Amino acid sequence: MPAESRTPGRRERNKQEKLDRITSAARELFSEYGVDEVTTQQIADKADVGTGTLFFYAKTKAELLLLVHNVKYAEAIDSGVTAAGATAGILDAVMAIVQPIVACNRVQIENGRTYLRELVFGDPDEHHHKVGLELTGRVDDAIAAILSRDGDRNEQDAAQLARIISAIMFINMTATVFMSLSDDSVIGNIRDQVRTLLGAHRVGV
Amino acid sequence: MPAESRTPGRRERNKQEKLDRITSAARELFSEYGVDEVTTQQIADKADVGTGTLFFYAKTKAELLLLVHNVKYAEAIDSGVTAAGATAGILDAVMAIVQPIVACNRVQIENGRTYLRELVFGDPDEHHHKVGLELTGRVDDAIAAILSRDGDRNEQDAAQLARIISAIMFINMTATVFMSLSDDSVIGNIRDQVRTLLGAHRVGV
DNA sequence: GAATAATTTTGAGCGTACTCGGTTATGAGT
DNA sequence: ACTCATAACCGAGTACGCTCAAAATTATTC
Repeated sequence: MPAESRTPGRRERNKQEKLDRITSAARELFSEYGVDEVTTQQIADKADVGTGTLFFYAKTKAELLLLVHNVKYAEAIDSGVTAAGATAGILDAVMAIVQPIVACNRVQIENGRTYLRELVFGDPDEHHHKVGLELTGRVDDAIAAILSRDGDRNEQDAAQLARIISAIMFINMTATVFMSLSDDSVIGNIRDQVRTLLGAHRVGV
Repeated sequence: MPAESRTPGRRERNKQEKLDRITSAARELFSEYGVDEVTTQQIADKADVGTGTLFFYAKTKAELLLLVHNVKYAEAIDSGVTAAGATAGILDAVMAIVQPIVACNRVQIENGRTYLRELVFGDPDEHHHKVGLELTGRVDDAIAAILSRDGDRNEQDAAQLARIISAIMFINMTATVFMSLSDDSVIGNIRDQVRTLLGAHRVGV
């Protein structure tokens, strides 16, 4: 059958299809019940595979969350980068990046916190973990680019300030103290801290 | 027996003695093998109590680590605060606080990381968790006090900058990327970031 | 197309943190 | 002294993430 030249074989297709089922099952269960309330057994059942198969596709439950959440996170970053490009002020542009990320991570607070926890404390050798770290790298780069709009600032400082802003975001999205706050309050807190960081207070504002 | 007026009863004493045994057992096992390599059963055995009893005194394994590590952390903070008091420059004084904390948390890197993880993601209603959060509060206050030495800086900014410095410390002590670094490298990284932070809006350095 | 190799699938089983119902020790009331 | 309520203690049992050795499926070779 040379007509179907680009069929990568049944095995490959089955594998992809199975991964899709697992991904969907995990996404739906996680977003409906929260990662802690879902067992790997439930995911396996919903995906209609054995538990062994589940862990053949994702080495840990955490990897499953990363796999699912990375997609949403990437979308949030893209929309933020786009918005930042159309924003004049440096602080406002930074916040244009921050805002969708915070929103994304707080759609389901428990999942968002767990995602960030795994990103920092999980095994960096796992595939989806690496992908997640690349995403945070993109955020750092995007923020550094914005800060570099200020001609007085050298690139090295911009990169370092970007990392600091990421740290500020992380703490404000994870610390239990902030769990009961509204999204707007969290964003407000981050904005205040970034403003202080950038030294806006000296000029006036 | 009115002579021993302040004896709080056998029950109280037994309880205290048992808690001591548990604390010692946990401390020794954790520091020798690392928190992940020690089972709660081993701790119970070494303390010579049943597992049920163990969890009567500490609600989770994480609480056990907090219980043990809070003591060391408190010592590190005290020594840092003392050293900072005798240090002239603001950056140097801040680093005098940072240095012993980093050292303490990296005596056994796995335990230090887990400690910080639980501090951020654990149940804030548990007793030892609260104690731990108070300690980080003390660090923030101490740093804020140092920053306030600069007469130009108002207290609100000092407090906020202190929180940012804590965030910088946290990331540098927890992120997997930094696990393979030496203590000095980590401290150097933190110093660079704090310098950038404090100098972000200034012209020179 | 048979034989062989490679990959994928599976669920019973394991280790471990933690629970729970029953038991025992302690001290207050009389 | 005796009773009784309460606090402390215990370990068998549970839940759940994850492993592993064997089985099933797919690819490859001759």
